[in-house]
Amino acid sequence: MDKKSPISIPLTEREESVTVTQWVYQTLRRAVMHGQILPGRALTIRELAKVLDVSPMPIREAIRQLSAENALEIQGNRRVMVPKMTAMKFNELCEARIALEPYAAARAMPYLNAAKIAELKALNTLGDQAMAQGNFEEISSLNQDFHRLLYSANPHQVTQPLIESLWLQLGPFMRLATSSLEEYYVVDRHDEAMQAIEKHDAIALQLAIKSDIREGIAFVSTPEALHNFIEQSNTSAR
Amino acid sequence: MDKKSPISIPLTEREESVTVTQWVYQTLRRAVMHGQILPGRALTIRELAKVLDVSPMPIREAIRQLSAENALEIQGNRRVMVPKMTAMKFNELCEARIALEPYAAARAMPYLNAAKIAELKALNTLGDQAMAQGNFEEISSLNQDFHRLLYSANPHQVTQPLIESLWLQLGPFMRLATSSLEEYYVVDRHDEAMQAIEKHDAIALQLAIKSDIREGIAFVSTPEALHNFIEQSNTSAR
DNA sequence: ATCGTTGAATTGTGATCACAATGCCTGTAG
DNA sequence: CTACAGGCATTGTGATCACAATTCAACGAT
Repeated sequence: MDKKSPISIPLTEREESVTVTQWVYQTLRRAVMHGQILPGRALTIRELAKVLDVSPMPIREAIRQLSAENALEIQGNRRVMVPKMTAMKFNELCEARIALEPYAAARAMPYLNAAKIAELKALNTLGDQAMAQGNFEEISSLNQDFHRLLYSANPHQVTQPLIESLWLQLGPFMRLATSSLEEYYVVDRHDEAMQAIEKHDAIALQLAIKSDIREGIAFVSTPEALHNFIEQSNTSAR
Repeated sequence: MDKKSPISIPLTEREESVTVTQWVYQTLRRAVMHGQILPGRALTIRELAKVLDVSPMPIREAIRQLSAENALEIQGNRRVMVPKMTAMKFNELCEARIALEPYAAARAMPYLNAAKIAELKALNTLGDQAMAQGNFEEISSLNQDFHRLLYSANPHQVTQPLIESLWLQLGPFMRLATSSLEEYYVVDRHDEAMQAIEKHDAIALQLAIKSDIREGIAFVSTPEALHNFIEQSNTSAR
């Protein structure tokens, strides 16, 4: 019956008081971010409804929201899929992160009180532990939490949704690319960022974030490596 | 029957081949951007369905998409509204524009061939005409078209949706603020931008865009003026 | 063997309905 | 006159259904 490659999405228990649509949205978002839905794989509402065991309605709403965040792509011919990556697009996404995130960090710095700094340090420590254990899933997740917590310290911040959109577009490809590496060196400029924060040095903080982002994608730094990863991540969706 | 202030949304003919949901989305988006739905006004799906004369279903989808773009805000208590503006948020939105748009312009410059430049010049000329006639609606619209055309010249660009989201959040407030001014001086740094483009001077282009944005919001530059406009735009939604 | 065509199955779209939760209004007690 | 409680109307949510458009595969012609 299924001609297409099967899709398996990790399901979590749905808490009461969470609407079905919200649960579907979170589930699909996580699946996309973790690269569990292959780029280019055609998705249908009814198929997802069966996999998640809900009616088509919440799926429709979640898909529309995810496509508004550029996590999914609605092609003209009523086909929905995770967008495929290209070398140029990858480059643009990384540069956009570098344009936005250091700025967001600097804007958040005035709001970083002792409590927030303690939280950041705690996340940082957890990250170090995960790195010692070589738990890449955890490292990546904690790294995102660190950045999110930092930027969101600014209560008037408006860039977080934009940044999340960029992460969502880079996520699937990063997962697919790193999963093919037996081992990759994880850079951690968070200590550098923490020092800049404690000195109230906005410029140093921006530099630390910028370095963190740049070095986090260094494993695909050469055009050939990038090309290979893209080739691989796209053909695997065949 | 209607205790709330009436909402009137300009309707356009729906072309065939455009889905109802798309038409509703465009209609609501335009209404929000033009400040025709007052910030803070509670919206209900069924009310909008009656106003637009469609079933509640397309409204639901359009609302979800617009709230994903931060054009609408879904409060916990199942209430949807255009977000209210605050002085801090306005500041953040403007600074985010300044962080993103000059970058997007510089990234687009390599792709600006003679044809694109001609298009930009044409838009610029139309803008000058509108300015001579004092047609502020047209000026504002053409100004957006100019920026959009410039950034979108980059075929791999990923920032346009993010920028559109920022415009969408600033739009309603800018309309309400300028509508209360009898006359406001419209700055136009587009000529400066065109010269930078023709010289292939990325730095100059970034500066021109930056100035264009900063001076476009200069009429609320003083904290007191900003405060007054916000006061006014929010109380009018009472 | 390859390409174009046709028909059946599948798909997105939009309408309608049922239900539980929320908000609103009224009536009553203090 | 104020505050609270009760009941009623309204709302978002999610399921189901009908239909037109599209896809896909089998079939036939060249």
